[in-house]
Amino acid sequence: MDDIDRMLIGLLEEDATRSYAVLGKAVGLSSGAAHERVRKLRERGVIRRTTIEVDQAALGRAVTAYVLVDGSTWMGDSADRLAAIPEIEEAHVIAGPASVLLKVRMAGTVELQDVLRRVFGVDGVTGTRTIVVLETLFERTLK
Amino acid sequence: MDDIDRMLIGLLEEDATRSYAVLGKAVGLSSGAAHERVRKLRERGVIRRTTIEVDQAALGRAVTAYVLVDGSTWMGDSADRLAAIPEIEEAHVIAGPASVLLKVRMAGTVELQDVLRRVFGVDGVTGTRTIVVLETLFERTLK
DNA sequence: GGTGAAACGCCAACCAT
DNA sequence: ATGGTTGGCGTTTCACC
Repeated sequence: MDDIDRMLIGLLEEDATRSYAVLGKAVGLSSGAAHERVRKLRERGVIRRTTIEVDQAALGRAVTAYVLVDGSTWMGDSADRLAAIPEIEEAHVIAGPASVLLKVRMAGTVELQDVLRRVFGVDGVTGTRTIVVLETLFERTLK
Repeated sequence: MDDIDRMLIGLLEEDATRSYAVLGKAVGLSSGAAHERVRKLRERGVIRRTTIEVDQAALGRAVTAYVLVDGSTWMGDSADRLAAIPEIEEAHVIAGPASVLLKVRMAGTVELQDVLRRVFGVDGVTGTRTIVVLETLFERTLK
């Protein structure tokens, strides 16, 4: 993992359709060498996969919210139950004012209410506090 | 935006390296037609870009935290000042117990302290409450 | 909008340096 | 790690439907 690897990752985060010829030129290597480095980054799991970034609002998910979940038991074991709720995009065990923090996305506030109902249905959940996002200033990939 | 478009988006989220021939076969279209649909989805901004998913821990960002920021003024105007802090991955204006919610990632708790210092340096910031992530149960793309 | 085929360009694999 | 070469596949475009 040197600076060239980091440059390659940055370039691919910006645009994963770039050819190895272009990548190589950008970092001062041949296309073959660039290709080999990227292959190893994938192999080692540093690059997990190549994917697309989708405008969620265009898909009808206009509302984003964060939900602080309080639990009476260790909630780490409830990961599967939470994962079964499709509107949950992220779930983290946290240190602080709750047990788990969820990021959820759905069409509107009516659907948000329904998501909260399902979260309450997970074993051990004793309460939730919801933070509704009014405007996303930015969501980006780190350099 | 019909079901075929949604299927194409789902397939590309899973693996954006799939060929148009494969995509077409999966949704029951020719490769040319699949190509045309994806081109239009990009043109309309539904697909923002194709990118890679990176293991942040492998890049030395082992600690994730959420920071609730209190402000004395309308913080939406501070987006540029916040964006200048590279460790901030997301920034949202929220309804609830603070003005802004940040998602931050960095090497360790020492660096977290330094990020908080810089957040305090942004005009209008009167306080912060930090939620440290102990374990990420999942971070995924929505179906 | 979709089809099918043809032309082009890029990737992947090789090897000698 | 380079640079040249080759084969094969995917992308892109086109006339046609």
